[in-house]
Amino acid sequence: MAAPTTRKNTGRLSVREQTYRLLKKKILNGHFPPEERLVEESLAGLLGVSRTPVREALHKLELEGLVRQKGARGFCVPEKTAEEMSELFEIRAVLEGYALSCLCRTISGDDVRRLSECIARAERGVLENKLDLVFENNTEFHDLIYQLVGKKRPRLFNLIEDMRDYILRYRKNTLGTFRAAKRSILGHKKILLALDLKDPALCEQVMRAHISEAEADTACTLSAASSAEPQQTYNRGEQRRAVLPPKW
Amino acid sequence: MAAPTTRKNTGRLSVREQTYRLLKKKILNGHFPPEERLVEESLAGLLGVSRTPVREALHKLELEGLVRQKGARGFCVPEKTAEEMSELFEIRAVLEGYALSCLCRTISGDDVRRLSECIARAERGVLENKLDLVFENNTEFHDLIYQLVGKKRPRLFNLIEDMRDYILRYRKNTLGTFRAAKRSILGHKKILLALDLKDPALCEQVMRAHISEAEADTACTLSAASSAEPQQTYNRGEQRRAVLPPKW
DNA sequence: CACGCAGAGAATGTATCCAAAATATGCGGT
DNA sequence: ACCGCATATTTTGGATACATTCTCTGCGTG
Repeated sequence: MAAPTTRKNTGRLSVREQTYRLLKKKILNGHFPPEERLVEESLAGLLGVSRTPVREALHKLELEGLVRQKGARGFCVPEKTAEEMSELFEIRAVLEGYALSCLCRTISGDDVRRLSECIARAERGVLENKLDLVFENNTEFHDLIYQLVGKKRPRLFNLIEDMRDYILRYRKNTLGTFRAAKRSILGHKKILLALDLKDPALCEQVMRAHISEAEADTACTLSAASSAEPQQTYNRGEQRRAVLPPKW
Repeated sequence: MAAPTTRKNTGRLSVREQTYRLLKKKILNGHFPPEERLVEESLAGLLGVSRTPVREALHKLELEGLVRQKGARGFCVPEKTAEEMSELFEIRAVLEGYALSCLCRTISGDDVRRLSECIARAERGVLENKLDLVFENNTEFHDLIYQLVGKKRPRLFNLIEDMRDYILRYRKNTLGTFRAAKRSILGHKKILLALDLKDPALCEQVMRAHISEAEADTACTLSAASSAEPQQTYNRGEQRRAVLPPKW
C-alpha cells in the first residue's frame, strides 16, 4: 500500500485506466520477458496500487491477446512468433487498405494538399539527411489519414489503432535504415496518388503493398531484439505518457 | 449474497467468465434497453454474484464497445444506429473476404467436397420447403470455413468471430424470408466456386458481395425490432448455453 | 533410486468494506 | 414562486480480507 488511500488521480484518469495503459505499454515495449509469470501482487506493488486494478487490466489485456493464461494460474506475455507478427501485419494491411478506399470517396482537396505537404517535408528530410524529420512527417501523414477515417468509422479506426499497437511489440520505434525511409516516402506518394485518383481498388492495393513493405523492413528485428529488461521501478509520472505513436 | 460462498462453479468456468458471457449474450440479444443505466449492484443481484465479476465484465464489454460510460456514472448499452450496423458489416466483409482469399490457397479437395455437400443439403431444404434445414446447413457451411481459417490465423479468426457477435445485436436469429434463403445459397455457391478456382481476388470479391447481401437482408430489422424485454429473472443453468451461432 | 502422496505455501477468485463523487432533494432566501 | 446552496442518498472506485485451488517440496515407501 505505497499510495495513500485518498488521492486525486494524477491528472484525471482513474487508477484502473492508468494501470491498464501502463501495463499495456510495458508489454508492448517488451519490458516483461515472455512466458514469465505475471503475479498480480508484484505488479500491484510495482505500480503502487492494489490488486484490483491490476487484475482488471490483466483480464482486459487477455481479451486483446496481449497476455494469456499460463496453465491454470496467472498470466504471462506470450512468446513472440513470426506467425503472429505476420498475421498482425496482414490484418492491418487489409483494414487500412479498406479504410483508404473508403476515404478516397470523400476526401477533400484541402486534405490532399495537407498530405502532400507532409510528403514534401519528409523528402526534404531525406535530402538534408535528417532522418528524424522524415520520421516525424511520415507519422503526421498517417495520423492525418486516420484522423479522417476515424470521423466516420469509429470501429474501423479502433481496430486499426489496436493493430498498430500490437505491432509495436514486434517493431523498433525508429525508422530503421535510410533505404527504408526512401521506400516509405515512395509508398506515401503512391497512396496520395491513389487517393487523388479516387480509385478505391487502387487505394486498397497500394496501401496493402505499403504495409507489406513495412513488414519486410520489420522482419529482421524479431530475432535481434530480445525483450528482457530488468523491469525496474518507475515513478507515477511516467504513467501519463501515452504509448509512442507509430512510425514508418 | 444469494449464492453460498463455497460453490464449485456450475461446470468449470469461473464466475467472472460466466458473468461476462452472460452479460454479453444478454446485451447482444437486446435484453437491456439502450441508454438505460446498468447498475452494478442490480446486475449482481440479478445474476446471483457479487459486484466484482460484474464490474470486470462491464469494463471488458466497454473495451469491445458493447457498453459505454453514461456520463460520469455507470454504463449503458449504446443506442443502435444504422451507421454502426453498416460499419460492422463492412468490417466483417473485409475481414472475411480476406480470410477466404487466404483459405483458397491451402484448402484441400476434401474440404471443398464437404462444403459442397452442405450446399446440396441446404438446396434440398429449399426444395422441401424446410427453412430450418437450410439454416442449419448454411451455418455449417460457414462454421466449416472459419474452422479452417482459425487453424492458421487465430487473430483473424477472433476478429471475425467478434464482428459476427456484434452484428447479432442488429440481426434477428432467423434466416428471414424464403427469398433471402435462396439468395444466400447462391452466394455460397459462388464462394465455393471461387475457392475451387483458387482465385484470391475473386474470393474477396465474392465474399464481400455475399456479406453485403446479408446486410441488405438485415437492414429492415433495425426499426422493427425494439430491444426491450422486461429482463426478468433467469436461472444459473442458462449461463451454460453459448451465444447462438450466427446464421445466414 | 524413483515414484507418489501429503502437506504447506503461494497466488488467484470472490466478496465485502470504506471512501469519494455525483446526483437528487429539500430547505431557505430573495 | 423560483433559484441556489447545502445535505443526503446512491453508486461507483479501490482496497482488503477470506476462501479456494494449484503447485512445489519433502518425506516415505516400493
